[in-house]
Amino acid sequence: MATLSEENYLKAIWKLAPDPDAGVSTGEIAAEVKTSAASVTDMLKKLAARKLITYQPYHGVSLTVQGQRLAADVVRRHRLWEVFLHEKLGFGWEEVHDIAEQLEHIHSEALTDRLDRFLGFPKTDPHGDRIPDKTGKISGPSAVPLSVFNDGEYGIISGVINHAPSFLLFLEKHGLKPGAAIEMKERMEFDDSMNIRVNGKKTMTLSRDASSSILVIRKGKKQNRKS
Amino acid sequence: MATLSEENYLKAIWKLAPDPDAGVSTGEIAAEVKTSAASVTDMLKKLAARKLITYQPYHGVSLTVQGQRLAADVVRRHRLWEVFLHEKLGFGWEEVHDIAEQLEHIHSEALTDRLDRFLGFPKTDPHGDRIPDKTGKISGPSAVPLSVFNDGEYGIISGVINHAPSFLLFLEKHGLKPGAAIEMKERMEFDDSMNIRVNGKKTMTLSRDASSSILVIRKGKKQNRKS
DNA sequence: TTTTATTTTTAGTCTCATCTAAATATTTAT
DNA sequence: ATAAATATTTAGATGAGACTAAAAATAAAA
Repeated sequence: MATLSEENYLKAIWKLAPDPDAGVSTGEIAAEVKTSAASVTDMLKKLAARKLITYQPYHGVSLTVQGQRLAADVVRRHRLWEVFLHEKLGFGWEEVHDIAEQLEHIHSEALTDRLDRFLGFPKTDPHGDRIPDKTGKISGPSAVPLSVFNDGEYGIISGVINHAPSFLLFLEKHGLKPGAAIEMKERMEFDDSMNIRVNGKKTMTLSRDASSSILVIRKGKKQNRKS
Repeated sequence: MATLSEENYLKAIWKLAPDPDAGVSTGEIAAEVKTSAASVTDMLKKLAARKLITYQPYHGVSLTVQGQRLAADVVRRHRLWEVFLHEKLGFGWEEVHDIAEQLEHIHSEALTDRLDRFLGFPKTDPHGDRIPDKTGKISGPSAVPLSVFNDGEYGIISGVINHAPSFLLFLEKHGLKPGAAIEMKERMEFDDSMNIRVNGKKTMTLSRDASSSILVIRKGKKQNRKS
């Protein structure tokens, strides 16, 4: 059984590169877990000794199948608890992350399974992130950042990348939640901001930073009447 | 904020002597947290430095008001989670303890409060133990071990002292759960076992060990018809 | 292709919570 | 009341996990 710290490192690596092949650098991990590069090196050695990652000094790491499994378990627990906090206890979606950060380290397979059932086997958490199943697999349609949309494209918000509470409150205020329909009207060349229509109603402007933090499932492209 | 270990020690002291006056010995604590007496001494010094206990070397410790508060918080969280696990997730009352042992260390006042509300502000956990309120206070009628009952006395089971799963399963099997009505028919002098009637129906025999682990709220004494 | 800059690793400390063995206090028994 | 038994505390060590400062390796720039 992995310690709390080990789990946090595994989760960080998973987040940076869920696939067992892609490599992640020491620095990226340090930034993700908010610690020094030296501490990361220490931990990487330990995880490598436990065969949870493959580690080539100076050339980054990647998860082994076993490490991937453990990391996905942590993420699964995290997201299930987020659903619980939001749906059952009524927490706002910007509040659930920090508490789930603690709950994700509770070790009890029976608890995770029963929680999953109690929640009705949810597919995504309140932010739209997909919940790995018992085997660590993630299913469902994959999403792209809204920032890649071309003029006239439309789709459904499936999640967000940036989980900062202030950003989430901004989204909340404008109805930009998972499930909302988005139509990308027009992109401004000079600053990459875009005009969008939300749920067929109000239109608004999103900065490049905002649009690249919103994940959307492509649904098609509205024909331009002028063409 | 107390660490996980500190919380476990505070909880242990609370369990052995909830009142701030009564003293608890190093050895008792060592047995309760399953560690060596030397380790206990180390921790007692730390807790004393933090003014959570008053510690007189060689003469035991007691909780300060502040320590009592923290300990009661841990117990409150533990018992609320037990209710959640039993009532919402369907765990058996003999399974909930170990999981709650982990959940009790989640720090979030908002979470505890909302959980409390979600559960309908329960007064007791599945074992019948009373749940401290937000201020650390415990209310409700106090109970005595069934073993002190005299012939003809009757009462209501309110909880158990021994939480061993095997004992809980034994109680479960005989309907000896919190809320059950018990009448003590007759005590056997030679081994302190007793014959009891459960919920006005079946009668059975309890050993001294069993009857002293069952807590009962006194309701009165049935008049002996022969007298 | 050297030099410079950046990233990563090593070396040496620190705190927390634990341990064992030895020393000291306290309690119990003779 | 003194000796024996028991309980508690001190001393010294260990393993996690983190840190800073210095050394080494890699990447970028001239």
